[in-house]
Amino acid sequence: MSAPQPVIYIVDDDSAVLEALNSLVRSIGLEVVCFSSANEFLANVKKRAHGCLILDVRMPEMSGLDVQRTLGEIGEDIPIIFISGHGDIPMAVKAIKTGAIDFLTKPFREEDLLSAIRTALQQDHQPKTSPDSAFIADIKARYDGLSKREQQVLHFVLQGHLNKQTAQELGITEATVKVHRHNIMKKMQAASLQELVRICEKL
Amino acid sequence: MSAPQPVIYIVDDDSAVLEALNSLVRSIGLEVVCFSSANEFLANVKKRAHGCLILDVRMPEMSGLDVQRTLGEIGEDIPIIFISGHGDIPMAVKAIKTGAIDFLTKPFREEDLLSAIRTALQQDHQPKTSPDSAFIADIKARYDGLSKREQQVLHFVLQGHLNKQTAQELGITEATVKVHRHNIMKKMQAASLQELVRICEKL
DNA sequence: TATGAAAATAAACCATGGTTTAGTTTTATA
DNA sequence: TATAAAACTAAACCATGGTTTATTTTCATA
Repeated sequence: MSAPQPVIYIVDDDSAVLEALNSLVRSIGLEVVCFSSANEFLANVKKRAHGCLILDVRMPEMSGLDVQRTLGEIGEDIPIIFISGHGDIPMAVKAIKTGAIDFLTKPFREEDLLSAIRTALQQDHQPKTSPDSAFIADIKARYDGLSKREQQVLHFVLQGHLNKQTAQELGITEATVKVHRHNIMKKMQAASLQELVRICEKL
Repeated sequence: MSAPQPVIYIVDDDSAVLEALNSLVRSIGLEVVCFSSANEFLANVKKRAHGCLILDVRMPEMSGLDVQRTLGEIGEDIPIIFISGHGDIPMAVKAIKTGAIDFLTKPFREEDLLSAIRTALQQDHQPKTSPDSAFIADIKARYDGLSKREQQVLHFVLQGHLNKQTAQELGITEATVKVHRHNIMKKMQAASLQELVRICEKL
């Protein structure tokens, strides 16, 4: 299977600038999709490809920073490169602190934009490093499926207590602890004590 | 034992500004140490207290960004708040991307500076959350202290294999595996199998 | 209240792991 | 090469954990 072709999304209300950026990015062989308004882009972002977003700061209706905030709210963490004609320092600081890749002021050197794009594309490769949340939720569900007594026993087991000790501390016999432990293994879907420890480390 | 009192270091070549910042920060009850040049500060940074640095961007000899770079090179990660009278956007972007807490332009609202200081002090508390590197190195040293055979056995143990299985796969008797396992526990300084698994998770 | 399901308890028996002791092989070094 | 230290191997014995079966208790609900 081949690597997905990255797409550079460009949003600017000035059609001349839009076309210029389009040409520049295409000239280095990257696929480009243009939008002349923020809303137009936001309506399509859900089905976006791997890539990054080049965003004008000052636009009617919705500013670039607004777009950035909106994307954050819907959990869309596409890397953003801001382009600004009239931006000020607080604006740039805010954009970067919020996670933008770069904040370029017009006129900028072509090399600066291309460098920012390279950085952005690298960053958008990362998300695959933490696909855990669903898995974690599953583990928690298993834990919640344990009875109170089983949860207590599990805590002692994880701390390395012997069944004998656990029994004494809970005021029950060792035999009972063994059964609880057996049920814990089944409910937590652990094939070995080693696996049980690793599973529970994620809680 | 009491929490260490944070110290706000201020570096600005303009004595009027320096004094004004000094008064402002002291007014909220924080300890301040002033420097009128970058070199003066750098000469004393090694023995710094918990706190943060308020740094003028434009100074003779060495700019604020130069100071930031120098601090990075010597591994000193004190949080930095930049104050700028004549800064431009690329400068601010670079400062923030390099890790500065904020980049304020004169004149700024007092509240903005105080807010930045709060953030900075919080960040300088953090280093204690990942004191791991030394610990990790220690773990690795323990692992390296295992003999080849012991490392092999350990891998099987971590995978949850029974001693019986491990013995067969290594072509030795179960009794021998048990002894290796015993030595592994000693060398890895694990009091229980549970602890062993957790220790090795960090490798 | 009657009742069935789930939880908690326990004992007997079996399997597995841990500890001790000891012999052999390998490796580094005087 | 001779020698000591470390690694590897093994067996016997003991302790611990796991599995099965069964009884009692708790709890929701018909």
